[in-house]
Amino acid sequence: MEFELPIGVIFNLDHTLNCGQLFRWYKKKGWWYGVVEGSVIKVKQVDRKLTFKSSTNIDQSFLKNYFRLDDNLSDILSTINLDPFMNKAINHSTGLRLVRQPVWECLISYICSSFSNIRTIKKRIAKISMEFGKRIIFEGDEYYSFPGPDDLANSDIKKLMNCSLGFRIDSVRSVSQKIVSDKTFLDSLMKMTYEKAWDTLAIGNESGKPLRGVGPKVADCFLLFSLDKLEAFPTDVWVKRVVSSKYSHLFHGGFNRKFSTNSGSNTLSTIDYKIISKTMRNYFGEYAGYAQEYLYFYARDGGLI
DNA sequence: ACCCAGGCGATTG
DNA sequence: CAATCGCATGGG
Repeated sequence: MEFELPIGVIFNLDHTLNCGQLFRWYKKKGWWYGVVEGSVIKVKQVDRKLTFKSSTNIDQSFLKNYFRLDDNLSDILSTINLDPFMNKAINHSTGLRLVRQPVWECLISYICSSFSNIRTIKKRIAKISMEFGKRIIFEGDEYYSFPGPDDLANSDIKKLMNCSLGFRIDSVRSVSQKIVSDKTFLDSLMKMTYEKAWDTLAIGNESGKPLRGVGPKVADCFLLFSLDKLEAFPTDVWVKRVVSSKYSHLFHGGFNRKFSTNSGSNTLSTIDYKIISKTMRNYFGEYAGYAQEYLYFYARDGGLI
């Protein structure tokens, strides 16, 4: 099946799937292959035409929702294009869109992402899917869906230990059990404001403790990538580098000194994380999350050199 | 061998 | 509050 992008809708599939927000897509012979909500999907873009096929007959509205084609990207880019560096980041990967990721999978994926790198994270997610997901045959090849919360909550610990989770294993189990026992938790997050949802996840509130393995950064990724909180500005080591080298003028001198000397793999304290995140949200506005994603991708592709 | 990667949690002062 | 540290894993 195929569809044309309407005139004026900018979208670049390669940039979108390459930028590091997703862990389940790979490219082979011009086609992108991924597993989304139990469907194997292959998709490619030629100019304005998107061609796709899936193991379950998904329709184009599914992809339009997944790839956030409902976002007015031109408008968004014009609101965040506020300085020369951001302009370069945009030109480096115009057409990059955030993806509306499945909620549960996104949460576990980013718990698995901490203190790691994309290549390793992808392997971890693939192993979890292979151990606990459903096998799907598509065009003669084997794929595995991402397992549900109950598949992981009371899973065989030995099988979980095959997934190279390392110290993240307790978090994955604990969060799975939490989601199984509190069916309304994820829905309730979706209805909260960004700040409330962030606090609930990373800090905890009157009605519960925060989720194990979910801190300031993982919470922001989760909120941005699957709960439609486009103002979230996840700050990892790369984004921190961008901020300290290109946006230090937005901060007080004292704070600047702290977070630039606090270099390397050192962790930001929660309070420092909040200062950075709030400052960048104030600067870029309601679409700070888009700004973050362009900056992140550009920095990783050598934009800071 | 050493350093780094889409950080978090626990412990101390 | 703040500053440290350990945490598993895999690749360069």
